[in-house]
Amino acid sequence: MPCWAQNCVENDLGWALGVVFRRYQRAVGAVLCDVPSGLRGYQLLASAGGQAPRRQLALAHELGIDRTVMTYLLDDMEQAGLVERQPDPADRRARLVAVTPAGHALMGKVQAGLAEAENDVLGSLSADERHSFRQAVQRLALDASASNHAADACSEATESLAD
Amino acid sequence: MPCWAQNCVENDLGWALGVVFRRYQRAVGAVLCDVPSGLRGYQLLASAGGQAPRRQLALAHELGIDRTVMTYLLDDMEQAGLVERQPDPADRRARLVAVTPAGHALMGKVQAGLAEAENDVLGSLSADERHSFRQAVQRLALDASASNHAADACSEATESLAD
DNA sequence: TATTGTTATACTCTATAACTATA
DNA sequence: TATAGTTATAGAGTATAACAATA
Repeated sequence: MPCWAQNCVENDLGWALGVVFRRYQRAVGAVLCDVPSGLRGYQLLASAGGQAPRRQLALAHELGIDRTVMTYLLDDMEQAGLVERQPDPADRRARLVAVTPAGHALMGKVQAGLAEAENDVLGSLSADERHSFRQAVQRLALDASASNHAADACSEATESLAD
Repeated sequence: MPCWAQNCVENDLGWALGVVFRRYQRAVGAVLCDVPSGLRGYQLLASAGGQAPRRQLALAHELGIDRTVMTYLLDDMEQAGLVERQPDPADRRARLVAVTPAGHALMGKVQAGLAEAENDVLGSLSADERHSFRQAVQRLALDASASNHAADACSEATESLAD
C-alpha cells in the first residue's frame, strides 16, 4: 500500500506546515541578521509600524508571544534604537510602541531580501498558485488570530480518547 | 495608507505561517495527550509506520529534529511500548525504528480527532480551497524536505545588508 | 577517516509567579 | 479587584561536544 493511501507523515498537515515554516525561518535568517531577535524582531517592527502606535500586550498577542517575552524583546529593540516606548495618554499603566526612523529604515533595507526569501520558499509553485496560497494562509491566520480561545489542551478531550 | 498597501504583519508570509502553525499545534494538542511528546511523537509514528522500517537519522531529518533529540524521543516512545529499536542488518551501527501494534493502534485511535482538528484549522476555507491549500503546503514541504542545504544564516548575506 | 547512535553539558527559549503602578 | 508592565526564577526544549562502535 503506497504512501498517499496511508497515514504517513507526508500526508500530515502539521508535518507539512512545520517543514515549510522551518524552511522559511532558515531562508529569512540570513536577511534578518541585523535585527535583534531576527524574525521576531522584524515582525515586531511590522506589527508596530502601522498608523497608530499600539500597546505592548496587543503586539504580544498578534505575534503569539507572552507579555514577559515582549518586555525582553522591546528592551533589545529599544537599545538598538529601532523602537521607542511611549506613555499611553489614555492609560498610564500602558506603553505605546513606536517605530523610530532607524526602525523604518531597517524595514525598508530588508524588504527586498525578505521578498526574495519568500519567493525562494514558494519556489515550486506557479504564480497563480503562489497567490492562492498566500491568500489562503493569510485568511487562516487572520481567522486564527481573531479566535484566540487559548484552549490549554489535555483537558476535556481526554475522555473522548479513553475508549 | 491602509494595511494592505503597507509592510504590516498581516501581509507577512512568515507571520501567517507562524500563526497557522501555532493554531494547529493548539488544535491537536488535546488529541495527542496520550502520545509522548505530543505532536512530535505522533509524527514519529507516522514517519516510521511506513512499509519499510527506517533509520533514526533518516527519521530525524524528516521530522526536522537533531539526532540527539531523536534519541530522547525514541527512549520515551519505546518505554511507552509504541516503537521498537531493531538492529539494521545492513549496517551494525544503525538502528531501525519499528512501530509496534500498540503504536499502530494509537495512530488509528487519534486519526478521527486529528482530522477534526485539521478541519477546524482550515475552517474558513471552502472545500476546494482546502484541497488546493493542502496540496500546495504538501508540495512545498516535500520540496523543502528534499533540498536540505542547511544554510546556517548570518554569513554571506551580511555584506549585502551593509549598505 | 567518516558515520550512527549515545551521553553529558550548556545554552536558548519559554512559562510561572511575584511585584509595582495604575484603573 | 482587575489589568499593564516588569523582574526573577524555574522549566522545557535545543544545540554542542565528546565518546563508542562500526563502516
